[in-house]
Amino acid sequence: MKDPDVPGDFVDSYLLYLLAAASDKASAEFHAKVRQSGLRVIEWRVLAVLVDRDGAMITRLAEYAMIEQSRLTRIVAQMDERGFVSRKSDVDDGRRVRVFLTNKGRRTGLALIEDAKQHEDELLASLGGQMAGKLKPALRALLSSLNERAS
Amino acid sequence: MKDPDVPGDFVDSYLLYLLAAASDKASAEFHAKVRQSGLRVIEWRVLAVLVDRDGAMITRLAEYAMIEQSRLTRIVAQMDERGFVSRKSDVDDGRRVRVFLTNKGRRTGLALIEDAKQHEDELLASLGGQMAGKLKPALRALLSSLNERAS
DNA sequence: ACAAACAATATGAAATTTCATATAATATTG
DNA sequence: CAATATTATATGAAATTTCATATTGTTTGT
Repeated sequence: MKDPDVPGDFVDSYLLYLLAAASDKASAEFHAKVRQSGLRVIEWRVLAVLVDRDGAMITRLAEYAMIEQSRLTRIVAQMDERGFVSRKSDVDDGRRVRVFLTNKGRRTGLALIEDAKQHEDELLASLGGQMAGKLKPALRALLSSLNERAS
Repeated sequence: MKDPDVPGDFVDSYLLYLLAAASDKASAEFHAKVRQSGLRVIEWRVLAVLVDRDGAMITRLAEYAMIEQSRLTRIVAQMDERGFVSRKSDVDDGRRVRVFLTNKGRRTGLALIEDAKQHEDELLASLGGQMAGKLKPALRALLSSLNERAS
């Protein structure tokens, strides 16, 4: 005679759920700040990646930012219209479209990166030094293990 | 004179990016399996949560599964039409809609949970015991730290 | 140099998501 | 107990996303 109101325990201990929940909830705080600055979260992702890799082609940008290609094409088009980025077709390979930050885009991106760093510092501080030191290494290890598996 | 082709290093060391990337990439493998079974990823999430918390009301389900309420309402409606769940309004509070797994829904959910567990075992195995042991505790610590902050 | 294969991006159309708000039921207050 | 506030869910309409595929440019093989 089992009690249907006592929750089971699969989800709460499932790695992929913990990862999704951690990502969602940790990001939620900062994403509020992103929206306040007039950007959608997905656009912040694009800006952040571009600050690191200005002039990347659409396909690479899509990989780095984990955005499906045709979706990114439309997002970049909008960001272009709003003056955050500009697009130039590659001189050596006319199929490629390279995406560059405008001054406005770079300013916006750099400012948000500063906020992001500060937010991260706060997060890690409230997490406490012990765990804070282990989190990134664990995530990096997971990512590189996933890369191994993929290849 | 800086070289614009050398990527910067913000994103690659940014905690929220590592979390998103880890979640995305770790999930990608399993999500392929979910789609093969004829479900969307978001529907698998609903099923998995329901296996643990059958009969939850829409709002709670939305919280647990991290899905916006009006979106979940429509997803549940579809899953009802396809015979995975049924909806009953709560006897004590007519505003509430409680969502229950059908037999088909439970069968599907339980089968996928088995697959998910196996996949997780593989993931952790290829990650290696050292890191594998640290990952979940680190994520749990982050989640509970985030809950503290929120309250 | 030509044809076939491939690669990068764009686009149409259907489906889904989002946001604000309507609707309905319950709880609270005076 | 009536009036008001609050809570839970649903829904319209606009915006975004998805999926398949078209388009355009490049590479490869002969």
